[in-house]
Amino acid sequence: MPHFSLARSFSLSIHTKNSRLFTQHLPTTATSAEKFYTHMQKNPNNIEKSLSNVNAQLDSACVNQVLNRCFPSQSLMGIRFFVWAGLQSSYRHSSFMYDKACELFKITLNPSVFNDVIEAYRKEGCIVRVRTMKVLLNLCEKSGLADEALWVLRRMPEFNLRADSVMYNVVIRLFCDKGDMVMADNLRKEMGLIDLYPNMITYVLMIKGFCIVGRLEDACGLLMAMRRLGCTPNSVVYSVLLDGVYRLGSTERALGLLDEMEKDGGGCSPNVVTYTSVIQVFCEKGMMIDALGILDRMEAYGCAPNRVTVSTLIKGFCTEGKVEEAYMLIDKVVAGGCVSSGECYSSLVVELIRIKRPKEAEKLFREMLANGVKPDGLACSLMIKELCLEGHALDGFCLYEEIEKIGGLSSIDSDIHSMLLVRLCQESHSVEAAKLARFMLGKRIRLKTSSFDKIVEHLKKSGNEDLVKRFTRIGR
DNA sequence: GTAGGGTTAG
Repeated sequence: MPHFSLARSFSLSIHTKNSRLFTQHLPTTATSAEKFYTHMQKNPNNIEKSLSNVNAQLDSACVNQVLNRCFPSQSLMGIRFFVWAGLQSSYRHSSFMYDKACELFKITLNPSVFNDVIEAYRKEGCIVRVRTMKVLLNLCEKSGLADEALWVLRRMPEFNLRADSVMYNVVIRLFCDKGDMVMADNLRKEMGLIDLYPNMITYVLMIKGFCIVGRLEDACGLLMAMRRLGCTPNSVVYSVLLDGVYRLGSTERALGLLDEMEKDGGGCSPNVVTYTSVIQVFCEKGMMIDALGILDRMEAYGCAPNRVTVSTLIKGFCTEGKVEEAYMLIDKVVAGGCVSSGECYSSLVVELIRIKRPKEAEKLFREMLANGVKPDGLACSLMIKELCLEGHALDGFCLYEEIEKIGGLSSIDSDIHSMLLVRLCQESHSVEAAKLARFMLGKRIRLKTSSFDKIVEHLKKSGNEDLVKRFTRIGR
């Protein structure tokens, strides 16, 4: 039957792909993933009940492999495995794994999976714990599904489970992000009714949400309400409110709030984030004098600016085309000793590229290298990328070698390496391409999948078959 | 839970 053979060859191709990965890089996890998968195939009913009897090591590579085996024909089983894995004491899903699961099973496009999973638990009489629901809720959160998250919360009583405030906060955050402050506020009120008091995190989320939708009075009202309820607002709460008040255009009121915070001197004194967000608002409005005023003000208050503060100001000056003033600012800040010249000039390089002044960026970048000032990873990456895009891959490679000399290569990722290598190939700089390829192999930096074929073709043509073999060996 | 330069990997 054509249909059958198609399905078979499809599942076979997934199998082969994974097996290749296993044998090349992850020989031990391959066995684990195989064990879990085979076990689920043999025990399709209430898989959770016996999965813990499988004698296999659980880690992220293994979970990833099992998910890939289950996709696409056994997605429900895959998600159930994912949830089960998240409950094991020996293992915890990283945020990356949640992303992986959401992406693989296309949860945003199939939000009904939550219903399917919970229905399956109910029908098969599975043991469902609060943690089970938390894993499902985290999947909703990663996929940005507010309604489904609320739905998961609502199904808990059926299993005699009670949500905690962390779970409520997850759902509240989703509704705040959606701009549905009516639902968010209802949930906050509901917490109080079931003896789950909203905490500092709840208030931060709510106040931020109210500010974003322009409901300033409600945001301020919450500040009063939390005080009344004995939850004393801290610097974070104040900073969020201050930022919102500012963004909504009430400059005077915002500065009044900042005054209040400074005078309080207690748990809600302004910190570097508070001041930086005020500076950011001034910068966005092109009010650079006022932004600098806040910098002086924070220093007078004894709060040291950091990398973010300075890069915000540099960005502001560059956007206004006032590059000279950015240099003056850097001189001042570096003399103050809180932020290194490497960090400051790196920010300037990044901003010069952003405002399309790549020549100045390159000049500054070269000066940094000549003076032993180490550019950060972003500055290096963007500088090399910019040169590649301009068709100056050879210059990019020279810079690359300079960066290596001062030990700054560790923060350049494989994408930039692949891009530089592709461009060197395209511009026919075979000697440099081979040199970069050898360097990458030495550091076990893989080629990006999308550039693999192009690079391999060029390396073959230029007589570097040995390099091709080595790249093939370390995989894509 | 607040500012946050670009993308991606586990």
